[in-house]
Amino acid sequence: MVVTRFAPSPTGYLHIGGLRTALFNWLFARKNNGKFRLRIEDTDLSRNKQEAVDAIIKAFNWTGLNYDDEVVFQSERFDIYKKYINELLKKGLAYKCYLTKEELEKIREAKLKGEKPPIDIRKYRDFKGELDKPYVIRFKTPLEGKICFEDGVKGKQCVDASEIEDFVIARSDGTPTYNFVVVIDDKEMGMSDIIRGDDHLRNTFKQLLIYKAFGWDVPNFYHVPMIHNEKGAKMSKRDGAVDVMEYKKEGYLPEALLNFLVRLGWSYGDQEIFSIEEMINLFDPKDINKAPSRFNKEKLDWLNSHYIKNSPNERIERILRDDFGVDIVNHDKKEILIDELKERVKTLKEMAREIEKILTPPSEYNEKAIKKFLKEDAINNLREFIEFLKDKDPKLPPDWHKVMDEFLKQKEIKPKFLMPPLRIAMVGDTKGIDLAALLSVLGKEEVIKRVNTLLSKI
RNA sequence: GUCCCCAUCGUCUAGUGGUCUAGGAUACCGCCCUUUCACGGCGGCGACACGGGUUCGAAUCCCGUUGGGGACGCCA
Repeated sequence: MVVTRFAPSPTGYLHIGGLRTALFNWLFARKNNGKFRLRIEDTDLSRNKQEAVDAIIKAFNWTGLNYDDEVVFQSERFDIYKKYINELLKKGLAYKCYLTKEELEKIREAKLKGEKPPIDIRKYRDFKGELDKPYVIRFKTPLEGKICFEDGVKGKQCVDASEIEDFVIARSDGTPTYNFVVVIDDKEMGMSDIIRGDDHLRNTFKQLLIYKAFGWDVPNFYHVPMIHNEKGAKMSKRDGAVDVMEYKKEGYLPEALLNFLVRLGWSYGDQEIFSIEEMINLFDPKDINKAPSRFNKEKLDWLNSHYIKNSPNERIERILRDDFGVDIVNHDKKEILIDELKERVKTLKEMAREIEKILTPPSEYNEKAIKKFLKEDAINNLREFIEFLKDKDPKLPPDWHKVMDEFLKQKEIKPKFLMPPLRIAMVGDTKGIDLAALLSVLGKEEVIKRVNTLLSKI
């Protein structure tokens, strides 16, 4: 059976890059009727795990990704890890290392500078005695030879064993470290395929050695290139929204975000739009690209507008109310309003703003527009138009069209002497949804009121 | 610095030796539609990083250069 997982460290929110990784794993599991599991990598113990899990689950719920079985917390499995560590110790595959933090710091600094470390990190590898000092447990890595594995994305990957130094598997406080517990958990949770960011490529060699030490079969690995920011570097908080839930706040539809993310590093011919079902059917980790990709907001916007256009109005209405505090559930012309707006906005946040602009009488008028369109005759036209309206009763957009046409015909004037001024009276500017729709949404009384307001101000 | 990964329009990508005067999408520009702004339709701009090979033939294979990215923790 195919079993995949998403294994974030608890940072307090779901990162946009993490969502793509989760999506890939989820798609692959669903495609193969397998399992997709969630594991929280909280061996560090320093952060609030519950808050982090809540954040991830909230984001999962929003995007529709669901995980199978219970969530696994590494912080609750220390006894299990200890057992395995002791096993390695007993077999002589791991050892106690008494190097101090200061000594280690010197080694690290030297490595980062490209210099040869002043102290051998394997100093205690063959030390037989016991010291009354704090120690960490290191894994004995082979001194020579090659370590290789077949990566599902990048092909065969090898490294000289000499480059993988004896790494820490248990800290001085006894807690186990990432590269060790990952292997134990992936094994115990029955992982068949591991799709993760290629920042883990290096770690894979260490993990391979642990698998070997226990004589376990190795799962398939797929290292997917990172998503970069628009400048081509690693995404960070400075680049704007890295928290998935920010996209909800900005008025993006989850399916738009997923569609956008699935196309970052993966493609299926020329196809751009993928329903969730299509993604599940068509996704194959073997098709993942080798090159990193950049986050491209314009494309996301385009996808979002596509999905907004194709969303039922009730859904949009609900999001507008729940996420943006714009409640038009009981507005009698809400269908017209949403139908008009969904064709033109890129986000639901934008739609909410537009609705407020329409429903709230203008507090100010665009001066340029007034200068251009509100000449003497136009003002008269407005005055006469509301007079003309008195014994009419237009309701729907076509009614309003008819009324305006009649007026224009009767007065023998061109549309531009009535329509732009009318629009300015309604919303203060010359841009916006179809005028007849706008008038219909506002209703006759409000239309007259707004015209009068404008007339009184000039 | 060392090791590793990567390299097609601004961006996301198609492309696996000949069908490529390199296709799609987005962005941008123009035209049409239209009372306006959008939407939509049509058209345009725009790329195989560079240099060597291999081959009858290279975007596709090999080598190097350059450029970008990642890793180098008692973080994950």
